[in-house]
Amino acid sequence: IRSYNALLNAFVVSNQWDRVESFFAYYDTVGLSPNLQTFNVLIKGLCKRRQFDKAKMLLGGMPSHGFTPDRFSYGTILGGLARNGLLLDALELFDEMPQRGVLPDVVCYNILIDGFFKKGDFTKALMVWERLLRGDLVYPNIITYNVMLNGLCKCGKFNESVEIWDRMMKNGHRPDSFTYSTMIHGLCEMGNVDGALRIYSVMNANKFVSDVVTCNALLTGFCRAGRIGECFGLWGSMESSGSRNI
RNA sequence: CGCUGCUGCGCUCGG
Repeated sequence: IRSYNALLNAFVVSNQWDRVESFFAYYDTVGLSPNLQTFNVLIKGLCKRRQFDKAKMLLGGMPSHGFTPDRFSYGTILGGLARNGLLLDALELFDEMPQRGVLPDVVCYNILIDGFFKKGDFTKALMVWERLLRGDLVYPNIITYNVMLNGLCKCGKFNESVEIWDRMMKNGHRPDSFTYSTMIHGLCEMGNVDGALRIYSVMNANKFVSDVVTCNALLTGFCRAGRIGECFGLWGSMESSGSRNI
């Protein structure tokens, strides 16, 4: 069943809807019963096609097949709604989850926070963040912090992003490569190339390899700031460290 | 560890 699900998922990922349909029908042909994960893959397929009502109906029909929708089922739909800017629908579903017997986990919070930021709704993003902090069952993880830092930087909220960074460190979350590149890019976009360079040196001090992502962010930052000399300096160091991708 | 949901830069091509 795992192998079948993996292949079904591959068809979903590559938007081969005709094959999704025929391959799912094939489960029955060979006498294989779909499991919870199969349903979650199908839900993802409907979301990718923006058929959210069908996705919700499939989710609602799962109990009749003997399955209870789980965090993945809800997270998939929330993610699909959020990706398409339907954040109020996502929030509504999020709020219904407890009554439906599934408590939102940190991934669900991350999806909503990220979605509201990407829609430019800074206020609602913070509202969900506050709800997360207020709760006693779910706690921010490193991805939550990355999402917050990214959103705050894109809104130009430098001071707030520093607060979040400090909170992250205080709670024992180590920055990962996403954290660093998010901050470097965010600071560059705010015109704070020197701040970005400080993060860059912290990153190197923590033995993170400066990869193509961070270097690209810095290169464009230097260029936009008119600091062409440093641009070429970094470019040269990328060659010597072998991180220059073609 | 093995099938399913969340985060970062740039480039290319489409709308």
